[in-house]
Amino acid sequence: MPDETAARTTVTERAIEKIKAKIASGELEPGQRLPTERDLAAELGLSRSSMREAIRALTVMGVLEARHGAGIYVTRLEPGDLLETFGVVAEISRGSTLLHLVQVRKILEPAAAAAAAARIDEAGLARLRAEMNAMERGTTAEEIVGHDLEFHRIITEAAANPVLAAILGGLNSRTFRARVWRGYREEGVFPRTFTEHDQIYRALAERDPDGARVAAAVHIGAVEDWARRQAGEDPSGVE
Amino acid sequence: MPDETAARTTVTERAIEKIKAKIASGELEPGQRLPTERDLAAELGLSRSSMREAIRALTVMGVLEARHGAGIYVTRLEPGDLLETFGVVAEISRGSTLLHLVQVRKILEPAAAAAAAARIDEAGLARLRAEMNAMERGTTAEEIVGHDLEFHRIITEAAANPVLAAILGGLNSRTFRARVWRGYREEGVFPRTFTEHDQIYRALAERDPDGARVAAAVHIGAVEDWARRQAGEDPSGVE
DNA sequence: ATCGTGTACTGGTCCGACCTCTGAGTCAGT
DNA sequence: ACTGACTCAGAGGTCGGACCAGTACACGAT
Repeated sequence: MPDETAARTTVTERAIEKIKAKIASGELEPGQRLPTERDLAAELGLSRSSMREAIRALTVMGVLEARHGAGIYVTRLEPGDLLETFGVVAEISRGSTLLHLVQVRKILEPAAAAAAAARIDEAGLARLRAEMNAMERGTTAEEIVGHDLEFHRIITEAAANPVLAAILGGLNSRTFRARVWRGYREEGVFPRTFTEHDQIYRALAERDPDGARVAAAVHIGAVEDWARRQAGEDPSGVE
Repeated sequence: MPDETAARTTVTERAIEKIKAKIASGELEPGQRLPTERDLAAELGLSRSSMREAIRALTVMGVLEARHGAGIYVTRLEPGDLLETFGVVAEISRGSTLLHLVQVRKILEPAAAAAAAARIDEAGLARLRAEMNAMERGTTAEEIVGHDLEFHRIITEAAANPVLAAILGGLNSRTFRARVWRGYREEGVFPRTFTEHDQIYRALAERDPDGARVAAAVHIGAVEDWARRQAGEDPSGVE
């Protein structure tokens, strides 16, 4: 029984781990170019087909980037690149998981707003005002949602934490898209949303972290209620 | 120029989107079995090689599961499955991103502790005590870290939010593993950690959400200081 | 009815061919 | 000497087929 060290995994999985290890150890640095698929396959001792699967896996993870005709490169490895798949989770999830996603957002968004209150500059505040105005003047649901998303994106950006921004970006796209599906104008959601945005903005303008935290929590709380209704029943009994 | 609708993407990427769409729309449900690779390739009009790359991508995302000889299945689509890649982000990240990861954990862990305080039962508290004792008696760094991880895992589990648990799970593995590398016993980290765990436990036992929140924040704050030193310099200037 | 066993089928791996795209070097024209 | 279009080697992208390695079910011996 030769070479029992090789765990009971596929050659592709082993290749993925090896490349990841090279990046984690610093042997491969952000932006660096890798050998060609053919050379990598030879180096790791597998076929080009299997090597391509490994590369594809690392590509969707946001670790590698393949440029047709040019070569394979390590991405910048910034949170925005690596957490792109987080949006997929939000897109596919439904039922009680949808509620859990919103609950996580209810934790993160107030914290982001509080951090933003201490950091946002006049230019950022001006952009927030512009989005609020554009949102109020918007006609189609898609347009309104777009400005809504941008409003929150500016705040998370001002929080100066790319990881936080990437996670919230993933959570928001799904939440707001779902809102579109159910019809944005139901139950007078829009006017209330505008009021809530205004309250968040005022707290940010006054450099009031706690005020921003509370305002954001109220805002997400409304979405949470909706998600709770979506989930159907008692959200306590999970799993 | 026929069929200009096909965006400038690879056939594999299109296949990934199609499968994802089938799942998002409910056409494919959790646990369901998919057609064979060969049938899928024929159905979507591409070669088996490219189809396999698409399946591999969805596999690493935790959406699909391939069983050798048995077929391809949709996973349960639970947060734990889908957010497995989150740990990869933590493993690969370094420098300022490491600090940002800890800062996100500093937001989520106190919230999880507060939620756990309202929900944890006597059995859960007993398990926490067991982990604390085992950790105190531990000898090797790996052993101690293992019980440390389990301590936090029990709390996040008690918070009854799988999404929250999955994210914190990813954040923790990297943080604590890094601690091992740098030597666990430096600067008397271990005794202080034990004290902090004890404070968290007391708050949970007393069903005191705010107390648990504060105790957890203090605990992570210590880790944050370490990460800040790792990052080297002023964490304000990001991106 | 039970237990092996065989066999059809599935994913895993490999190979080799060809296509399309990129990028750098070439070379004619200015 | 400079600029530009052109050429072409090499990169990733796609394909088809062959074979290996597991699984699961049906079949036949007990």
